[in-house]
Amino acid sequence: MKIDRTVIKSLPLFDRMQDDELDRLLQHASSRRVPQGETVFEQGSPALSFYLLLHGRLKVTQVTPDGQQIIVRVVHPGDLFGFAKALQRPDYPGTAIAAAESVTLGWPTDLWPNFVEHNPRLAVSAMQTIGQRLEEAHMRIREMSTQEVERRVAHTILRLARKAGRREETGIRIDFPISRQDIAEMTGTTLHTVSRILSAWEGKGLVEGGRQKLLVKDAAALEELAEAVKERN
Amino acid sequence: MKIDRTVIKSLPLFDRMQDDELDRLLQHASSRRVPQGETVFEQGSPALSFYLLLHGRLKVTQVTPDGQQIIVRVVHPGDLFGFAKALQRPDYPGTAIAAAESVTLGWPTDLWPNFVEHNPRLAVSAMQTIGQRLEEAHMRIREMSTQEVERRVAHTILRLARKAGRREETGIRIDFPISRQDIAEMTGTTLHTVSRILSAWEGKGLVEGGRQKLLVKDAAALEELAEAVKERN
DNA sequence: CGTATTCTTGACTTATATCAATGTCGGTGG
DNA sequence: CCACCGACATTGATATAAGTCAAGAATACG
Repeated sequence: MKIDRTVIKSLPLFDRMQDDELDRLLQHASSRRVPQGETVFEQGSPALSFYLLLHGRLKVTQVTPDGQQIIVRVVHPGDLFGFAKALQRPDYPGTAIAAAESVTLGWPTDLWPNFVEHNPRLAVSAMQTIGQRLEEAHMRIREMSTQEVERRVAHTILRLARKAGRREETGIRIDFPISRQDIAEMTGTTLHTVSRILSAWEGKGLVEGGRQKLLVKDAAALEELAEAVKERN
Repeated sequence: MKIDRTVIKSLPLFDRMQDDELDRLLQHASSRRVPQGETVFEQGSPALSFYLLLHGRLKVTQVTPDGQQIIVRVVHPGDLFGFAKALQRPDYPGTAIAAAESVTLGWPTDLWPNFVEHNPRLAVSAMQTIGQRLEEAHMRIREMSTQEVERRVAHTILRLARKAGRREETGIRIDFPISRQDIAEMTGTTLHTVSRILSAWEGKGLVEGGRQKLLVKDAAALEELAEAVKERN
């Protein structure tokens, strides 16, 4: 697939890169359109490539030995993903599935050392990404250890609004299809509980739901819910 | 403090390193004895050094904004820790506190680039460590999302036995002082629940408790508990 | 020894899962 | 084009795991 240079140059990761440098980089890359519901790679398969998300939205999931699924993270445009090999893993630890129609850019894994050597900014950025990833994981562990479901859902939705929100007249729209089940898998609860919580919020005018849709109408109030120190009343 | 070469050479990380190379490395390192209960560094303070644990056992904790504490991980001898700067963080994300009397080896953070450049094995090892760290975090998220407390505690204790176990006549001793509260903070529960679970296990002869003590008497049975697919009976 | 941690155990409460039924949306094919 | 089907969502009733509250016992320590 033909690679669109302008899209790439708009990403913070590449905006200050020379044209010839960029060309060298893209030379070995291949672009791919991933329709909604299809996977980029699957848990356990050999890590042959690492990727950059150009467009769309991916969910990275893991399945536990006994068949339960969780969503490890959401990949947003501009994010590097699938660089298992950089962490000395031979295979992908999770499955990357397109939540919305997406476009990825992929490089063969063996190019990674080369990649970072010639592009120190990328090396730094990759490290940063991994560091953030680790922090996010710890944040989630903290939340799951100490907060009740409602607060966790509030946090999760606020993070989504920040990373995948699009302003609309009446609020912030989560800009890709997301189900109650998805939110449950991100917060460690069941779709039933998520549904109840969202219904309650909708009653109070904080959000507006819909089939695979979510609109945050009152982020400030959600923020408050998320931070609220538990108090008896 | 004088640095003991033989201890360092016994670590897998350094065992194949040349003597002169090792000398160069140790030249800038400083060793420190950390009495039980004291900290190596604290959450939020500037990341001036990165460390290697030579001896003892550390707990890395984080405190949430509202004052709850969790144990992020346990540092075992031979582990690198506190390399926040490598992940482009200016400060330590957690507090490292000695669970038992410990000895650390520390280098100034600015030496990190140098460190990895001259020691590719270390660079690889560091990457591996971070990758493992991330995986462990995801494993914990998976566990907290999908498993009941008893199974999580079983998993946690088995991992401790693996990483910090010492064979004894009657079982595997967790080789550093660990309280019920600690286990609770590692599994995302309360010390009460941990206490009840351990009492129950003690009744069945699986473990033997004690003040800040833990002996695993029947690892196989614990394993079974940990893996057990939930079934109604 | 007495004082302070750490641990245990019981009684009670509650958040959240589970079970079950029904409703609603949106795409597909007749 | 509309009816139907499957996926997604809602909502009530009930169960239960685990938290909270409370008291006391055991152990270590100065």
